[in-house]
Amino acid sequence: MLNFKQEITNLISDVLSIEKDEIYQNVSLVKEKDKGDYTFPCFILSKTLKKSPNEISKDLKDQIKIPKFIDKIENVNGYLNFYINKETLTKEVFKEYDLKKQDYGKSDIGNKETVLIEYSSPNIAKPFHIGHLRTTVIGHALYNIYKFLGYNTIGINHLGDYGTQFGKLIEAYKMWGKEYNLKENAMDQMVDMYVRINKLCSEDENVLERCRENFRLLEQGDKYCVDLWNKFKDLSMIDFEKIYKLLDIKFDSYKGEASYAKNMDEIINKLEKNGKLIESEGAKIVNLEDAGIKTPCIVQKANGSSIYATRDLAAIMYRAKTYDYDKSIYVTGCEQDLHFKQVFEVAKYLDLDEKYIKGLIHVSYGMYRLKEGKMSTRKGNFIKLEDILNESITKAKEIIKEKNPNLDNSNDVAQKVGIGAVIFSDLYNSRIKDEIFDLDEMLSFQGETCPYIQYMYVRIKSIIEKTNENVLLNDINYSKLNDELSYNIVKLLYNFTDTVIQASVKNEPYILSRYLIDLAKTYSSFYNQNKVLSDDTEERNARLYLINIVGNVLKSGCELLGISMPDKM
RNA sequence: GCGCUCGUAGCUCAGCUGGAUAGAGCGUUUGGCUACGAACCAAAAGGUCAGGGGUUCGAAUCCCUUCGGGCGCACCA
Repeated sequence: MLNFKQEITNLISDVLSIEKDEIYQNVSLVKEKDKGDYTFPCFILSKTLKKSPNEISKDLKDQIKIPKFIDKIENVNGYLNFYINKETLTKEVFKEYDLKKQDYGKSDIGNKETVLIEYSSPNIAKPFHIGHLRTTVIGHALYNIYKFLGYNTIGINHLGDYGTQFGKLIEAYKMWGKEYNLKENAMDQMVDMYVRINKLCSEDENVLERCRENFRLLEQGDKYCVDLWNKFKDLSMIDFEKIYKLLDIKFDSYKGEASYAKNMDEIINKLEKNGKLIESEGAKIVNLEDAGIKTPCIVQKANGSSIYATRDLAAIMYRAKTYDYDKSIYVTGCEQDLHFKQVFEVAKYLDLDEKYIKGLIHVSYGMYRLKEGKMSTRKGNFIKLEDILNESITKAKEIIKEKNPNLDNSNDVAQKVGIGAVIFSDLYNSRIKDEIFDLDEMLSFQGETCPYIQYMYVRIKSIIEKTNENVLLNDINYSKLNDELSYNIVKLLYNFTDTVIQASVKNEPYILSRYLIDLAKTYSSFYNQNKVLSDDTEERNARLYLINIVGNVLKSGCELLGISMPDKM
């Protein structure tokens, strides 16, 4: 497709002697109505050219030779506004769609660079609660987005299958194992044990010490501990897979923390060799004050066992060697900001190529909070994600029963609508903000929600189904789409790829979510004022072609967010 | 105490590396189903962008500061 921003940059560059890059950076989309499509603010030039912005803009306007793809150029108070020829823009979009069809919007900008995305990473023997929703859906969306842009994307579920928590669980099992029957509701039973042992630990330091010792034994390969650990792991995975099936998520790797523990010595040796390792209170630490981080990073505990940071460092080394990654993205909550700052800093002393250090990115997000306060597995205060998803599906079923009782596959549709609503509500705001968990809002099906987008899609489908016509590109009379409502849609369609790229640059899926709402809304306005199946054949063909692209973009956009699109609802 | 982060309409949030009159949804009020699906559309009301300084042609956006919320600060992850 023609890159209009670039073309306009070229036009200005022909008559203005400043760097092309600088011009390009300042050319931007016009927000206001009726002021054109692109604008170049001339204020920045005022000083160097010693003229008022208004004069500069006027001069530029007079000098620029207007090409075919521009209708007119206007000077408004120092803004040089460009009006793109509508038919040209529409033609560009339609041609592109004709070429790529379902792949409309896809790009190879990623150049097959390898991007690792570590996300979801639930802890074994802990329930998958709504706190895990964000990492799971943000990570999954980023995975799809990078793939769409031509990156070689690898999704890693860095299972939390190690650490003192297992020492605790083992201790609990030793003490009360006979009271529990792990053959039924294993997860609930394990959680109960976990809550119970944590309570005891906080009351009795000796118990906590025994838990740490259990973990040390586990790490050393003690048979009793290892067997038990495997049992807990297997039982947990059954629970997790249920969720991943509902969300339709698959990972390329499930390599968890445990598998990195054995590489602790390698990390210790490298850090030692590079003179970064210090002994402090029996533990081995790296001082990071030079890097402006006041808290040192512990890489080996006083009792000799590994710690979170050690395993993350080992994972970095493993992934550099195994995947030769260009970017390695960690999607976790913001409470781990310090941890990743430390780990990324320490990673500099592992003799890795600089590329691998530069590629480390922590994508963090704000917390879910309950109205009553913080969630905590240890205190048994949490909401299971599975319950939320099922509740949403149930609600979708009820609405379908009311609005479309004769719908085929209503269970399947209810699942798509219900789960889509939950995913979308989590991907609709910028990551960093805390969210107060509000079930009504999460399960809202009206306004800026996923069901709204799905509804628009379904209506498009249903119009297209009514006609058996296969409209060809050559049959399009572009002048039939010159009205404002049609043109607004076309402009959005033109910006689809750019939007996905922006979402990837910032690692913010909400940029795409809001774009999809925007497109759906713009379509809905159009739909309410224009009859698609018009009696005028040319108008009808042009509109059919247009809405077909809209449907396609809504669908692939939703799929990028990890949401399935129903054909009817 | 120190560090990070957030504060925009009654509520939930957009506002891109500073750019034109600060925008949506929900809620409230009003109007619209004999056009292709009303899970929709159209319209109204609603803002001292937490407060105060500064930088400049221009600040919700950058800097400083105060206040308020969240998170973190060595053997949890």
